[in-house]
Amino acid sequence: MVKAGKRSGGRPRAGEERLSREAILTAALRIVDDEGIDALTMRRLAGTLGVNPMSLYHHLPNKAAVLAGLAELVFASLEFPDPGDAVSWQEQLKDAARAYRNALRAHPNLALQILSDTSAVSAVVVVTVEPFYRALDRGGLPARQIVEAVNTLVDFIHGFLLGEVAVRAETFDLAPDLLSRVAELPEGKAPTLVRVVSELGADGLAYDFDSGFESALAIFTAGIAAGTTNAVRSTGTVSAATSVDIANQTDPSANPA
Amino acid sequence: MVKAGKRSGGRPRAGEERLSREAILTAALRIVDDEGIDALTMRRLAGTLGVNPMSLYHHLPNKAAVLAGLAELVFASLEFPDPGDAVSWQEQLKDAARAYRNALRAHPNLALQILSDTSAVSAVVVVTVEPFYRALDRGGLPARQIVEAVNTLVDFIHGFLLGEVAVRAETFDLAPDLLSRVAELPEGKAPTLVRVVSELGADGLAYDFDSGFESALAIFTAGIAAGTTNAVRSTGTVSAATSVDIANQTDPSANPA
DNA sequence: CATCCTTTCCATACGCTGTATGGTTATGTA
DNA sequence: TACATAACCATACAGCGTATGGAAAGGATG
Repeated sequence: MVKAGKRSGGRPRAGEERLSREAILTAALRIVDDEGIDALTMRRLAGTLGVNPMSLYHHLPNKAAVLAGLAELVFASLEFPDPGDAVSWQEQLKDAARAYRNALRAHPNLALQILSDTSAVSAVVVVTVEPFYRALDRGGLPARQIVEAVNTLVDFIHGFLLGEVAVRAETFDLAPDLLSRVAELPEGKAPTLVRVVSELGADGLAYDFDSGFESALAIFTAGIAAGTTNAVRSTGTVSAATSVDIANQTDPSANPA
Repeated sequence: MVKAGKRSGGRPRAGEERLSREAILTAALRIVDDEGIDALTMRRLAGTLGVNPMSLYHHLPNKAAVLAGLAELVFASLEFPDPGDAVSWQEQLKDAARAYRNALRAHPNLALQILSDTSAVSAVVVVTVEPFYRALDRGGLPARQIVEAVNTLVDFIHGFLLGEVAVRAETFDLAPDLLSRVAELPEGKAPTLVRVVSELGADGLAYDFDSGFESALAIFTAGIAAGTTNAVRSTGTVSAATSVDIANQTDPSANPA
């Protein structure tokens, strides 16, 4: 179909290959960072590389592979701080969580894609979270509890990021929206919510993701410490002691499936 | 453009309107439940209703509105169990969490869409989680801590569901995959992970979402209880007491932003 | 009764998507 | 020199969301 006289087509001259998996993924990441995930189309991507859309398919099998490659890039950028045996295991765990959050936050337009692809990405996560395991191991938790605690913490971070990247501003302007919504509630519908909101007021409700994240980490470390009290106590690392009882004190009917 | 003789077109006879917002959303939910979110197209949706695709746009402005409507349906189906003052606030909180998880799990093909739409849905969540507030209020937490704890718990549930709906089976067959992946790790890359995995073995690694969820709830209630010990102690509800110190004992450098 | 407005539905078409197919050409290897 | 392979391009197709505008049935109004 193609006329013989055309210039286009054919393999490029030696040493000037325009495409490679890396080059494509780098360009894709740039598009996503600059213009959002919806701006990433195969035509657009090929365009910024000065290439025909179909050429991309010689380096990546399809668009899903491009997105998976981007997720891979982000996880590769994950760098945990040096453990530093000087700090407590709690602080070590928190640092790991902060690093994990920051890595995914670095490309907010990509975060949703990464989190959605969990089944593919969970494989990567599994071998990425050694620092979490190390911190909890130092904390003296038995293997089973380490796994449970890491899963819980990672799931939380994913959920937190879901909310964080969904809003544009760093400080979500939740307060006015929430106040008006609460004001519209049918009388007596959600009394506790109403009381809490009015007690805090607009200022108290101003939400800051950073402090929200830190509050959550505090709950986690306390909860994990409480659960492991017995194990830790037997090693002598922690002397004070009945937090697990506090948690379960009025809760005799816990029903793990 | 249309020939005069054609039968098609025109308003239907009285009393036999084929379309309505509810009818459309019901059909859409059925498609998503049966065939997945990708099967939901405006043409397909119109097809199952025996109607021209463009007719849908008289009842819903665009496809995004259809998806938002589905999210709305799911949240409307959220039913929390009767608080029941007999159980502890911890169990009350857990029950609320279980109900929330179950509501979103009921339509797994839709969960990702709902969770992705957080900015739109968070508004709904805010007024949906009264039971969470009530439980924590009964636990004696001050307003600020109630908000932080609820945010943390809801974020966790979202992240948990992200993982849960991403895999088909109820029991994720993580073990063999994880084992082979760990076996491929460079020597000494993730020693703690390797040790934990080998300690648990394939049987110990078999992951069950239900028990994973319960483990997480235990960590949460313990962590929240620890954080509120002082407040609760002043009311005399809880007598034993130094868990907050345990959590922070070797952690003097907590740095909330 | 006739007229007009509004609502509901339909037909067509546009620009966009991912990608299947198959052609063209420069290169490494025999 | 011959050939297989790899890298690139042109075309085309089916599908998407939806803009535009026409047709027909009521309800309201004279």
